[in-house]
Amino acid sequence: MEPTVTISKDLPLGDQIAASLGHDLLSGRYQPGEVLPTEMELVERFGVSRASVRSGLQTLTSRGIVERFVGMGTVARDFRDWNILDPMVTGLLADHANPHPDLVRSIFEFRYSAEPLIASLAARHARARDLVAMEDAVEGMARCGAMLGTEEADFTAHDVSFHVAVYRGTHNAIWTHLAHILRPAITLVVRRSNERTEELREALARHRALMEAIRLRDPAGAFDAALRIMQLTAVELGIDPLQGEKSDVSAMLKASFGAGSPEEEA
Amino acid sequence: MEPTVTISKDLPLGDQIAASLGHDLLSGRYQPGEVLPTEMELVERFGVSRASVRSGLQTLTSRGIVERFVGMGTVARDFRDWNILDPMVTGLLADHANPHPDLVRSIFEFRYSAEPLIASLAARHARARDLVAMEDAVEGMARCGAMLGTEEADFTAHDVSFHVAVYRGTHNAIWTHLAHILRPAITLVVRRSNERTEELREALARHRALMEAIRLRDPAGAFDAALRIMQLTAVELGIDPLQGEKSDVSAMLKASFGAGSPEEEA
DNA sequence: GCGCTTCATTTGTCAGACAAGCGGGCTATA
DNA sequence: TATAGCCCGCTTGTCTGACAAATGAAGCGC
Repeated sequence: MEPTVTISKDLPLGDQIAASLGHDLLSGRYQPGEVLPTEMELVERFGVSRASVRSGLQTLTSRGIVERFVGMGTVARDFRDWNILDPMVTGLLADHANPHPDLVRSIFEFRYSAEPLIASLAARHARARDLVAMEDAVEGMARCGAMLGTEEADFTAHDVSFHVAVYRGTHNAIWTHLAHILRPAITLVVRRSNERTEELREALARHRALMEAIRLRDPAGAFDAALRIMQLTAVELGIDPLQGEKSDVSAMLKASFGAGSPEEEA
Repeated sequence: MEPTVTISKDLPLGDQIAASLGHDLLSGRYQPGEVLPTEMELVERFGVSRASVRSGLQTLTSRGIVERFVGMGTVARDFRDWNILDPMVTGLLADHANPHPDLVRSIFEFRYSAEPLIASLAARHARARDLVAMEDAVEGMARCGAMLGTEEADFTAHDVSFHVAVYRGTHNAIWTHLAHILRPAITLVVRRSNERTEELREALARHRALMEAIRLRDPAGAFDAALRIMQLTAVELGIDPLQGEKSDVSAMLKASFGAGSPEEEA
């Protein structure tokens, strides 16, 4: 019996098998709690050895996607148990054609609540190199926006790079790793919000404003600018922002984080 | 040649090998960039088969701890590349006797900046079950505190459970998974801050205050209470809180998130 | 000195086998 | 007939041996 699933030759076999099975799980081919095919059945399906199949299954196990029991087989775990903060998992979700709407909303709500805070932290701790990364990203967005928008994917890539640069600007290991982990997830949200070209100029302007606030070491202004970006994203996604968040938040950081102006340091 | 490292029999061999090598890496036995022993050398050291050794090395690879190249061997990656937001990695760090001070500080700074925000989100979205979890944790802390503090580890466990319950109270998938991922890391910080029994009563009181604010759906009060907890932790850790954060933050959330009192909903 | 070949080394993959644990069916017995 | 115990197949965990592919260093001729 020949393999019924095509497998490339130059990529690690275990990773391809993990990706294929992960896609099947997202598509509903196997329901949570259901028993997946045995190792030997997968050996026949993919036409590889049992060692490679086990490698792929170990990858899925370490991500909390499946659970394995001696004598019982491999069972699919509930989506809530998936290690959603793993780049491979978020990449899987980003590649999938129909990501769960709940997931997109969860990611957006997290970013909506966290990124203003992250921006204010970046305004306090960002160094020159971080500003370079942000500037490169914004210029890339501008270039793609000027090219009549045929390269929408490139605009998204620069958009994501900008947000990652802000995360890194906090100079905190946790926030920085979170950016690395969330990169595919952020791409998922940004891509869906950059489908209309009318708002691209507005998005570009708001990103510039955030960069400028970070450059001027203005935490309150950065908080406000990041919130405006997320509000624009909310409109493009068709999501209501959390209620009660409309009023001016710029005053809040001025009160809590001290004066955001540069002369604070003097 | 007999194995030179003792390996238990009832736990997965790959996990034990990964833990042992991870400990060696943390201890400085192998420096970042250095080439680790070959698979066959590890087979002799641990007295297991090459399949088990490869399983352990794949675990380390998937966590960004090592990198493997055909023909070159296995090289230790820089600590910055470690997937620090993985429970196995944070558990490794928590078990290690001398965790890097930079790491403890990074985790604390993250919590100091994020947990007030998380607390305010929990005040908006927590449901009755989340309050039950918090109440159980606080009562557990009180029980252990009353027992003349012989069971310090239990107090820490309840303390960690409380913070995890707050994360879960946001009812957001990202924050919730972050709690699961950070649990060992939070334990690392909490354990070091609960070494003196004098402040335990004060810590208990501040945790009660946070729980009460969440119960009353008071985001601003929750933000403030969480900040007070982290400030107490800072004192116990001997870390200066971030400068410029001393003034009243309670007003800030009132301005940004709307009135925190329950009648807002009406 | 420089480029090429050759070879040992190391990881990736394959194949076959046995051990350990689980569940279902069978049988003997009360 | 109901139930306890045993047997057997199935599945994953581990072991053993082998070959393929890629890398780096040594040796070689020019």
